[in-house]
Amino acid sequence: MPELPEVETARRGLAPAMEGARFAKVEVRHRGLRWPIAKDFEKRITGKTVEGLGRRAKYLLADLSSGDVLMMHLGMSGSFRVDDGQIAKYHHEKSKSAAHDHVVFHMSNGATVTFNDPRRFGSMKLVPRARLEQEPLLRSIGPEPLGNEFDAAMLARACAGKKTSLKAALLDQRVVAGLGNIYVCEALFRARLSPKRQASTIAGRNGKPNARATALVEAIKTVLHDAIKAGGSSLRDHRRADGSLGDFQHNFLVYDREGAPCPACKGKVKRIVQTGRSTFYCPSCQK
DNA sequence: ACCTCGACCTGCAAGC
DNA sequence: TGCTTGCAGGTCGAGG
Repeated sequence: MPELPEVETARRGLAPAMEGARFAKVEVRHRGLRWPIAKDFEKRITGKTVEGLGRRAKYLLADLSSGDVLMMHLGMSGSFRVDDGQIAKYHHEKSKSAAHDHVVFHMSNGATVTFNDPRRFGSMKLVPRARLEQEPLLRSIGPEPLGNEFDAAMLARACAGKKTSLKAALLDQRVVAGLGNIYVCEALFRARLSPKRQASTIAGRNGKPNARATALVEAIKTVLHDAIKAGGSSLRDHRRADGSLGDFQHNFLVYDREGAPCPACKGKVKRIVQTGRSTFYCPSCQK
């Protein structure tokens, strides 16, 4: 479950199980995530209390009583599952993916939080809170798209002078945080902008925002809000932390809809490849 | 400094 | 029924 709406949905699902609770026991069954989980990981968090669970871009950030922040990224295929102890057995029997349960947090309140990630592109890392500002993984990440400070002027400034496509620019986490392949495609369609357009064309001379930048910011905020409200998107068998499915995949207008009629003009949705990744768009609506 | 591309992994669906 | 191929919600780091 990896773009901003899915990570935010995960955060909201995990918060009741983790906030205010201690790590009673921590099991690391596979250390080989994107980066190896440090040897002292279990020792450093066992017995510590989760004071708060936040999110920055696609990272979950758990504030611990030790002064560390636990940074967690879901990669392409990561997900969290919360079992309250009563239904744990039921879930275990239903789930054939237990083979990829790499990290299990047994919380002091009886909840079990399991990180599952078949492809292991996800990551977990401890960083002292005081050093979070300098953390290389977070340092160059751009503005939160749902924050008040993210507006057309900011997006235009970030895109000014960029020779790349608008699609590639929006996927760049330094330009804006949290967007991925789905929501970039969906936002561009809603803003009626071509993914192939040069990124700099949403800024006027001297980096001032134009109408395209305004429409794009509006589209990004709307699609992310709507997706969060729907509990994110569930592709394949992905689930929310409580086991339920997200719903936003039913609201895709272009993503994964190659050949389907464009919801606006009834032309055909096209699939192209940009910087190695699929882009879905309507060539007649999006200019 | 910018940009593209390969690499990291597993699983699944489509094609032969 | 297999086997092969291509594709998948990310992003770091090497190389042009």
